[in-house]
Order: sequence, then structure tokens, then C-alpha cells
Amino acid sequence: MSQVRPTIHDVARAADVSIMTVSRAMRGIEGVSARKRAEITALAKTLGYRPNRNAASLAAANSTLIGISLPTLFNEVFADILDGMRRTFEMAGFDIVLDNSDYDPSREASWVERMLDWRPAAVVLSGVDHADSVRHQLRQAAIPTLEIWDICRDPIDICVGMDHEAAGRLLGQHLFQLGYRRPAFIGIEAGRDPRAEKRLAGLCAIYQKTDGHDVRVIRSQRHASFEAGMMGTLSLLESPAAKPDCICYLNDHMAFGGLTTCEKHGLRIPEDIGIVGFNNLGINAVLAKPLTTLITPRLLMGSLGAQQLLARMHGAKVDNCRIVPATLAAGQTTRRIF
Amino acid sequence: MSQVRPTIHDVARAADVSIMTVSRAMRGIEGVSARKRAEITALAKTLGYRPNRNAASLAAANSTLIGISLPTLFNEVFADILDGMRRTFEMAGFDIVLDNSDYDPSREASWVERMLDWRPAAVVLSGVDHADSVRHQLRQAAIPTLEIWDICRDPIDICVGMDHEAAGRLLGQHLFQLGYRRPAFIGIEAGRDPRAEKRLAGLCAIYQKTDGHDVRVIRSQRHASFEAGMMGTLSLLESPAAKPDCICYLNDHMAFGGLTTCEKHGLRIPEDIGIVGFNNLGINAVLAKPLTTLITPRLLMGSLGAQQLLARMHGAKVDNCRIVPATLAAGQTTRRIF
DNA sequence: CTAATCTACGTTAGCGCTAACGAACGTCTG
DNA sequence: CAGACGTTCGTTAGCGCTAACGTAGATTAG
Repeated sequence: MSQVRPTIHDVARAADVSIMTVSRAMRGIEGVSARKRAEITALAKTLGYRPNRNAASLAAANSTLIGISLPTLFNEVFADILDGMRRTFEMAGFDIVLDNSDYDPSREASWVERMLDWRPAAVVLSGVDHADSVRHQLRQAAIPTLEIWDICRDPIDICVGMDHEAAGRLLGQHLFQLGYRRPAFIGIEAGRDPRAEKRLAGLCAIYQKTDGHDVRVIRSQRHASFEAGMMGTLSLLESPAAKPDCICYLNDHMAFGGLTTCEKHGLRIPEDIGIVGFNNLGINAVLAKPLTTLITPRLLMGSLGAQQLLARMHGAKVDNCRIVPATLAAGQTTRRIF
Repeated sequence: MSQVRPTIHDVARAADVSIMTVSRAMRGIEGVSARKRAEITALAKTLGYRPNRNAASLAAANSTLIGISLPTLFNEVFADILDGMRRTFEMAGFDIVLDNSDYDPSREASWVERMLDWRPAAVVLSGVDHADSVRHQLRQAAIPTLEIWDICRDPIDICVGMDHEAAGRLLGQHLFQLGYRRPAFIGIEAGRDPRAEKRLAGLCAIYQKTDGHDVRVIRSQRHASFEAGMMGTLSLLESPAAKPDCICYLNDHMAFGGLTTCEKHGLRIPEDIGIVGFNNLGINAVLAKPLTTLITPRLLMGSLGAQQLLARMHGAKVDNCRIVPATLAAGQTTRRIF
């Protein structure tokens, strides 16, 4: 009834060669004459033969799987990064095993452990903050590993990303030059997004150095959503403390929520208060009042990261850290104050 | 230097049992005393033994991989569906191999072919429109297959989704009852999104049956983006033909673009023209003027789909088609006309 | 008390492929 | 024209696991 898939044996018998010759022909490696190669591949196609990847992976002690762990796909940032990598990996013949950690390092760690059971060709992690066991296992197993979106001095293997602390400083410098002097930062629970903490540190560095003012920090919910932006902004506006002259949000999503909330409270943007996001998400292009935000080159980062990783897998010497610069998008939610 | 991962042999030797006993103990299957099982699993942990999944997949002639093909992750719809499935599959011990077809059936087809080389435990496809070769191969290989997001009478194996034609009718009925008589529909290139075509058909069915009016159809760009919504709306507003009294968009994204464009053209929403979306994306909850749209239960659909598929994989009898109902979200971008 | 049944293992025989080595044959060199 | 070398195969020996069957000893039934 259900026809059995032909194996390499069937092809070898039909072509009257050894299975090694079929193996070589199918994989496009040396050691087969052009004549025989063409004959064999044609025959394989006719028979409907496809190599069993499990068997190939077992025999070769590595697979064509690439494991990718991202915090979430609801954040456009990671969907963009994934898309940037996807095409490159796909063209190179790799399959993507996806994990979403929900920003939980221990979930990432247990996934990495499971992933290694497949002897993947490579592993991609987001950010540079990982459980010690993750770093250890990946290095131990000598799996090519890419850390993407953030950078550090001592990556597990290689990293491609932005300098988030520098991004925070860039934003801070811009705001300071515009004349803002009492910025607030609205983020999420501490430790949930290490990159955001770095940007905050960069922002604080500018304001502490140049002005002595502290950046007021509000921590909203667990996830960086529209709603979190609204809630954080509400608690800021309803507090009796002096109002900030601008609010920096963890990302654009939260900034949109904050923008709406400020307007509902009768505040004019940017006249009464400045609103600053991060990422320059797609929606920003179609908003009536585009956000002042930082453009993060996510697709580029993804494809560059994938290329670096492929080069690394082929044994090439590659920089262990590539920094992709962010650029400022001066929108209409901030203004020159003096 | 780099320690070799212990194999099942090493564990068997250390525990002084046969490798079959270790295999049984690790997999939690019958035939090992509780004492020995505990002893072996503890020992395996100490040694750092983890079963090689490639070897297990080869020997058992199937893997714990589940292949999932979605058109894109930029569309929140598919990110939601994926998230709904993810947790269920993960808890059941499966790993997810992801594909993005960019709405191209031939890319989906070639991915399915590659995916089958892994002997996956199951395959998930989005929608019910697939290349014949895909249907044939999946049935031939007897791989449990879930088609999600749309439904049909003759799924490859099982399907869980919405009746998009009915959704279109639901929207049409609502608009008709509000008093709208000259609706337009703004979508994308024909054939790029079969579900959208079904919804359009449902909408048209209502207006042809009840009124005799045709629904004016504008086809914008390739992708259903904000920008596509803007472009489609522009070409509609600038055409000399009679203006529609409301515009239905392929989805919320395009509707947001359309809303902005209409307002820029001095049209008041909903007084001058109605705007209707589809999906009730997250952003809708925080918009000053929430869209009239259809709520699609995507997370639910994902988890239900995953559960059905797991049941199917365990050999249980499951409905080959489960319909998840959509519900109307009456927003502030339409009004009662008479 | 014997035969049938069950439990808890071990043994055998692969799963479908690849790495490593070897052998036959042709080609080139000095 | 002998020896060195390259090309194109084939043979051998697994990769690390599991399915299927075999077998002792314990348990139960009659």
C-alpha cells in the first residue's frame, strides 16, 4: 500500500554502482565522474529517492539543523532578525529549529541542552546574557555559536549586534542637545530585558556626566507592550513628583502606549512633553506623528550574522564581534527646547 | 581536550546492565524495575549522558521534530498561532522546525519535501491551499498533518481553523444592518492570500444577495502592509468613480494605513466613511479610535490545533475538521447610518 | 505440584548513511 | 619504460540507538 521510500541501496542497485558512489554523487563531493554523477542523480530523481537526514546526521556526527533561540516573535525586532537569518541559512541548505524563551534564561538553557541532542550545525542565541551551563556546553561541544542583537567582549563564539549602551548614550546626547534636562525612562521589571538596561545605563551616563540629573526610572509590567507603556505612563503622570520634560521608553511599542496616554491626559506632544521610543518599528512610518526613536538595522543584522556564522562553520577566520551601528530618527515627538 | 559525549554504551557499562535496559529506562517505557530505572537515570545524569536524537530517530524510523510552515511571522496572526502551538508541542517533548513560505506555495512545497527527509513526527501547514505534490507526499508518507487557520472539506489529514467565507458574510451582514450600501474592499494581488479571497467572497455574497450592489475591489501591493493600505486607499480616493460609504480592508494592518490616509484627505471617520479591518490585532486595544473588525481567536486556534494533532499522533480518533468561530468587534470606525 | 503466565532483563540484527582506507587503472615525468 | 601520482571507484567498519525476539526466574492458576 504505502510505498516505502527508496534508500540509497535501491539507487545503488538500480544504477549498478556501490552505495558510496551514490552517496558521493548525491552530496556533490569529489570522486565521481561527471557522467556517472549525472546518471545517478537523474535515476535518484526518477525513483523518488531522498537521503534520510537522520541517517546522514548520525553517520556524519552532525546535522544540517541550526537551532535559533529568540525571546519572542511578538516583538518585531526578533521577527526581523529571524527573517534576516532565515533566507541565508535556507539557501545554504540548513533547517531552522526555533525556540522562544520568553526572556527566561533557564528556559533557554534547557532548550540548548535538548538542541544539542540533535548535534546541530550551529546555534544562534539572542543577546549575550546566558546561563553558565549554556556557555559551557556550547563551547565544550565546539558548536559554532552566534550571539545576535547585543555584543560583548567575550562571546561564546562569535557575536553580531548593537552596542546598546552606546545607543543609550546616542539617544541621551540627542535629547540633551535639544535641551531636555529632566528625562524619565519607562521600562519593565528589572532583569527581564538586559539590553534595555544597557541602554538605560547609556542614557544615565550622559545625564549624570553632563548635568548631574538622575534619570527617573519607572518599571512597569513584565512585558514591553502597549499596555505596559500606558500603565507606566499613568503611574508617572499621577505621581506627585515633578514632571519630566521627556519620557524615554524601552521600545516603540511602549512609547505608542505612552503617547496615547499623555494625549488622553491633555498633554500636547511635543510641546508639553517629549516622547522617545526605540527600534523604529514599521508602524512608525505610517503614524501621523512619527516617534523620535533609534533605527536598529535588524534585517541587516540578521543576514550579516548568518553570513558570519556560515563562514565560521566553514572554518574561516571571522571577527568574533561585529558591531552594527544604530542611527537616530528625529521624529515629531520631541522638539528643540533652547 | 574536548570530552566526548558519553553514549548509551558508557552508561550501560557503568550501570552494569545492557544498553537495552538503559534505553528503556531513559525512555520511561516498561520492562525495567523501578529500582534499576532510578539507578540508571541518576547515573546518566551524573555522567552527563543525553540520548543522541539522530540515532534514536534513525532506529525508530521517526523523529521528534514537528515541521511548521507559515507564510510570515511579520503578520501577528501567524506569530499568535505559532505561539499557541509552541507551548503544547514543547511540553510534549517535540522540537519545532520552522519555515516561512512568504505566501509562495512552491516554496512551501519544496520545504515539505526537505522536511520529510527528517521523518518528522508531524507537519503543520497554514491554510488549506497547497501544491498537489504536498498533499500527495504527506498522505503517502502517512505523516500526521495539521492544516491551520483555514478549513476545508477534504483536509490532507486534519484541519483546525476559521470559516473565512462565513467570516466575510458576518462582516457583510453587520455592515448591511448598519446601513452601509456601497462597500469597497482593499486587498492585495490576487492569489497571494487565499483566505482573504474567501472573506471577500463572503462579503460579496451578502451584498449581491441583499442589495444587488457589487463590492468594489481594489488590489494594492504584494504584501498586506500599512503602506499597502495607504496606497490602495489613495488610488480609491483619487479615482473619479463614486466614493464608497465604507472600506473593508484585508486586515487590520492595511486598515490602519487606510484610516490614516482617509484622515489626511480630510475625511472624518466614521462620519464620512466607514473603516473595517480584520483580525483585531493587539494594537487595536490602544488606538484612540478602535477599528471595527473581526476578532480571530488565534492563540486558541493554535493550542487547539496542537492538541488535536497530538491526539492524532497518539492514534486517537479526532475530528478531521474543527471550526473556531470569529466574533465581531464593533469599533468606532463605523456608525449606524439608518 | 506442574503448567501456564508474567516480569525483567539480555541478545540479535538492523535503521540508512558516511569516514577511512584500499585497489585498479590511466597519465605523466625524466 | 619504470616509478610516481591522480582519478574513480569499491570495501570495511562503524555512527548510537531501537524493534523484536529470547530466556531465566518469579508468580499464579488449577
